[in-house]
Parts: sequence; structure tokens; C-alpha cells
Amino acid sequence: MENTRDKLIDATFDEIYSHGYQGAPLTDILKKAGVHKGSMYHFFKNKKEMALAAIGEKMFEKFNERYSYVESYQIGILDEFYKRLRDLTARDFKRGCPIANIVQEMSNIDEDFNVLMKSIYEVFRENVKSILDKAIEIKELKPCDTTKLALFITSTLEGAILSAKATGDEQDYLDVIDEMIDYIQMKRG
Amino acid sequence: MENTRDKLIDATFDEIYSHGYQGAPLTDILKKAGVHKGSMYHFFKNKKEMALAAIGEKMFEKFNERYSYVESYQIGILDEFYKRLRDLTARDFKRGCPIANIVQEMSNIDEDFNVLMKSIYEVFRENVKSILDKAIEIKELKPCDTTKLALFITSTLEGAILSAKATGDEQDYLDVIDEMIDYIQMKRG
DNA sequence: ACGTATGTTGACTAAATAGTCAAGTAGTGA
DNA sequence: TCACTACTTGACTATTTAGTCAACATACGT
Repeated sequence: MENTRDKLIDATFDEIYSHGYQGAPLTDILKKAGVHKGSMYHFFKNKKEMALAAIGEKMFEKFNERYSYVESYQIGILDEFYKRLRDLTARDFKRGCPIANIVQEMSNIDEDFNVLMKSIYEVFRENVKSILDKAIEIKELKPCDTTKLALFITSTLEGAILSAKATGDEQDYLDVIDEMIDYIQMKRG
Repeated sequence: MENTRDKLIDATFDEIYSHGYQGAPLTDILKKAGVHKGSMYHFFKNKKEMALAAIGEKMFEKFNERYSYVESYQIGILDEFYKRLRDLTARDFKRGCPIANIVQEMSNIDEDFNVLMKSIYEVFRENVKSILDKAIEIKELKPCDTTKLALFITSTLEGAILSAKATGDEQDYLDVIDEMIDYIQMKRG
């Protein structure tokens, strides 16, 4: 059974992911969590602190799930990466990417959100970079500036998700991803 | 002298661009516009209608400014496009891209915003496509699926702006754009 | 059994916010 | 001058929202 704090973290992340930070009233979060107000203020100083905790903890949790395979994988890591990129079941195009959503909404508005999202985005990029580095190590990719290539991949991925969210067409996501994969393949050697 | 409605449209767009729709109180918009509440409700049914009008009108205005050169340009259109992409003075990385901001914040929340942003995004993509089509017409680019390539370019561009907004580093934008230009150049042949 | 720390309840306050309205002003054509 | 329309003013209401608080419950070590 989930404890009260976890219920709050989960409900907060989900409500913010669905409606944005500014569009997620505390009462809705509390209702979803099934937790009373005073109880919430026992665990968190205020709504913002709870939101920062929820975003940080859930995102790092997601990264651990999504990129843990990099450790164990040896051959075919790039193909595995492509396969996961093309896997639509892992994506929610209605809501988009939680990182992008919060960066867009909050980075310019609140310095604490800005700092948090910056570090989350950095970890995202490092995860992609580590895949590329491993691919180079096992000669599945020609040596190149993996920092820049990881930046290009994360940017394009975020843009692809945005396009699909804007048009409501998952195919747009796939088209961009396939074009991006073509580009990486050219570097494959 | 700007009339009252224009003042409202300008102030609404700017406040929403800075703080998001949900984060832009009507009173702030009115203060910035220097217009009283009743006056605003004379021109618009409510805050949402004013916001939709402001976003639609200002974005199409911006498109006209930014892509009007396509009509007149003949040779070197692709290089002109690259030059404009690399022009940092045309961008505000603190606030990011207004299209992306509003798509991220509102597409999932409100159907009217969803419809509007979809049409804006479509026009954006068509503008880029028309540049590519012209480049093919004058043999500056090999024939290709310009619908898909325009999708790839707009997606990557949006992703590049997001990256720069997330990290606070304009160079990230330039790095992604240069990598994208490299890719287009490969097709130039 | 007692005391303490930890967690819970929900009514309450204060502020912010969208929207209403009746009374006013100014310009325009007859 | 008069009537009419277009626009303006700002006080007012109703609702939503974050945050407070004091009383209550529960678990646990001694």
C-alpha cells in the first residue's frame, strides 16, 4: 500500500502533467490523492515545494526505468535505442513530454523550476550520450562529438513529440524519428 | 495611435507569451494595455476569446513578416533560409517559441486552443514547405518529399528552441540548427 | 498505562480572479 | 439640437484558490 507522501507525489505529477503547474489546483491534487489538506501541509511546505519534489522524483524514476538497459546491453545497442524511440506505447501524445511541458510553462517564470528542469534536461541528454558512447565503444558508430549528437537527438525527439501533440497525428512523430534515425545511420559508418 | 482593441491584443499576446494563458491574470493584461475591464468586455466575450484572438492574429502577423521574402526571392533562397534560422536576434530564448509554449500548455486542456494551435502549426509548416518547394523548383535542392522534410525542420527547430530555453544556452540552439542544416545539405546534391 | 512523535481532519481566512452592470462620455448623422 | 451608437469607467459580486490552525487519532517505546 502506497503511503500518503507517495500518493501526493503521484497525484501531483499526474495533475501537473495533465494541466500544467498553474492549471493544477491543489484541491484537485488532493482529491486525486485522497489526502486532506492539512495532511499535505504536514509533508510539504507549500504547493510549489510539493510540485518540485514530484517532478524531480518522478522524472528521475522514469529515467531509471527507461535507460537502465544501457548498462547491460552490449551488441545492437543502437538498434535497441531505435526500437524504443519508435515504440508508441511508451508515449502519450495527448499530454506530450512532461519535461518539455514544464520547461515551456515554468522555466521563464520561476527560478526554482528553471534550475530543476535544467538538471532534468541535462540528465536526459547524458542518458542519450551514454548510449552513443557505448555504441562507439563497441564500434557500432563512428567516433563523433556525442555531446552534440545527443543534443541533436534530444532536441529532435522533443520537437517530434510536440508536432504530434500539435497535429494530433502520431505518424508525424514517427516520420520525424525515422528521418532522425536516417541521419544517425549516415554517421554509423 | 493604437486603438483600444489593438492595445488589448498586443498586451494579451505579450502576457500570455511571458506567463502562459493560465498564468496571465486579466488584471495584468488590462494594466499593461492601459484599458479598463468594462472596455475589454465590450470588445471580447471573455478572457479566453480575447486570448484566442490575440494568439491567432499576432501569429499570422508574424508569419507574414517572417516568410514574405519567399515570394520575391529567387536564387539563394535556401541560403537565405539558413541565414534567418541562424539569426539569434529574431529569437527570445528566455520565453521560447510562442507556438510551442501554447501547444504544450493548452492543446490538451481546451479544444478551442487545440484547434487554433493546430491551424497555426499547419501554416508554420506550410511556410517552410513553400521554401523547400521553391528551392527544388530552382534546382537548389534535389526533389524530395517536402511535406516530410518541412515537418522534420519545424520539429527540429522547435526542439532546438526548447533546448536553449531549458539550458539557458543559445549555443545549444545554434548547434542543433547547424546539424540540421548539414542534414538538409546532404539532400542538396 | 503514559507520553511523545507522527500523521490526520476539515473548517476557517485572506487573497486573487473572472465576470457583471449601470451610469457615464464622445462622436456622428439627421 | 436631438437621438443614436460606440465606447469607457470602476465599483460590485461570486467563485476559486493557497494556506492556517487547533483538535483529534494512531503507533510505539518505556
